[in-house]
Amino acid sequence: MTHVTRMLGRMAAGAKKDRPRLSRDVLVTAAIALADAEGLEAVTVRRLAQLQGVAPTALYWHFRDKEQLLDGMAEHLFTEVVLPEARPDDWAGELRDVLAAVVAVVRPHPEVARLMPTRVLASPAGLRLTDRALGLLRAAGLPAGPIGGIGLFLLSSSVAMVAAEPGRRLPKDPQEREDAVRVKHASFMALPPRDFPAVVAFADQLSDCVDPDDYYAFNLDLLVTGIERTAARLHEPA
Amino acid sequence: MTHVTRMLGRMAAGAKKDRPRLSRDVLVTAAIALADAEGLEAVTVRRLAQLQGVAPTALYWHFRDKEQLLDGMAEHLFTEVVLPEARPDDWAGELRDVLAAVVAVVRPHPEVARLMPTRVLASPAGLRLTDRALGLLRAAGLPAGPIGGIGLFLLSSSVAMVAAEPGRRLPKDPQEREDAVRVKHASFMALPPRDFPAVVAFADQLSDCVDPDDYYAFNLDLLVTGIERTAARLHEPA
DNA sequence: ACCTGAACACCGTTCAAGT
DNA sequence: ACCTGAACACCGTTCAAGT
Repeated sequence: MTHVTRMLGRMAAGAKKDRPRLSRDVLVTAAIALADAEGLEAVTVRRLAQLQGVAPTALYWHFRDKEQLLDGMAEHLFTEVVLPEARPDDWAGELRDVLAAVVAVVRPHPEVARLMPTRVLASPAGLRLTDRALGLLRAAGLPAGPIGGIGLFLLSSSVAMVAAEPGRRLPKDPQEREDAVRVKHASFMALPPRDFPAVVAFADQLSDCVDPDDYYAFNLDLLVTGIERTAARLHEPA
Repeated sequence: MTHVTRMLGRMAAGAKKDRPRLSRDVLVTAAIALADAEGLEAVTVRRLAQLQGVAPTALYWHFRDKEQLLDGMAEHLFTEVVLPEARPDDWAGELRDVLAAVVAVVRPHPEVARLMPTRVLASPAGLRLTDRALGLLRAAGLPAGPIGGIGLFLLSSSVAMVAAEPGRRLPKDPQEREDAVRVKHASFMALPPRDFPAVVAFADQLSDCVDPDDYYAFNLDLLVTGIERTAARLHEPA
């Protein structure tokens, strides 16, 4: 933890005067790094201030309250999503690109992902993504009524996919990680196969993500295919 | 807030001796009610103790720490899901029933929903749901490799659907709610239509859930249809 | 404009002690 | 077995004051 502090902070030994000026962005970035390293609950006003070599109350010049700091963390990741180029006559492919772009940015930050499903509409960056998604759903020919809710769900579930990735939050040290996975695996294998046949059968997949790329590819396809099929059914009704 | 306290607690005026004995279940239920009424951040060890007319440290007889209390809240909702009966020769319909059963239980508790995507595998009740879902995916004929990750995602995104419902966390008082919705709607309409054409077009749907039942029905169909189509493609390849 | 210092109410948790 | 009381380290936030 001292070791982590040294990596995240910037005050090795009393370099107190020449502190690079504070800013919203510096604080948000540091908060995300802190969440990545030690989890969301380690992100406290006082801890963050200490890492910047500043009084806790200094943060309140840049944020109205802690909630706004958390909003800023979510917004920052939404901002970093690079929107794919348009694909005329292939709304499904483009939609997949949009969701994949979101996943690509969020994947390295599974802890921050937990903040995002409820904040899609809370920033211009999130709205930009929402707008793109809704436009594509309209292009798909879906009925106008449910489009808003569907678009919101697509973005939310894409980030939820990251938060729910099996094996997220396991120790990153390979040694410790292996041990933790084994313990988890054993706990599944200890279940009565009579009551949990499938959990026992797929214990390895639930203990850790066997192939993360496959996990994301398959589930993104699932979402896009669902939209595609629903749209297709509108044109060739039962 | 005093008013809420009176409803959630059980000490109107000094009824101190005849306090119905504490238990894990009583505490978990009270915690869920508190989250429903005032949000997840209102759920503190001390607040909960006060509502039960008990010393804060009393909770530590029943829970190792606060994390375990939160685990208990998520577990409690998973426990309340009533599994649908089997549908031989209709795995898709049965899968939809399972996910719908989860949604039905979680819908009244959107705040608690935020705890659940990361806790699907953390309790027997969650594992029971997972087992059922995985069994159905196997019945669908999906390749074994990604089934674990898909099942986990289906359950996670079902509860994420609740957490992301547009208009969640709005005041329940109809008067206040209407005001809040109007403000939200206006903020969307104030966006430049050049940059946010779709958000402007669907502003009403994003401000509040026009028809919650439709929201859930459509998005659940989306998930199930996605699985169905993917499975079908395996039998009639390109 | 940007930050400090003191102060306040509240938080999770421990541990020894009571019944 | 179940709960209290005292104590500790930490938390978010306010406000007046400094530069």
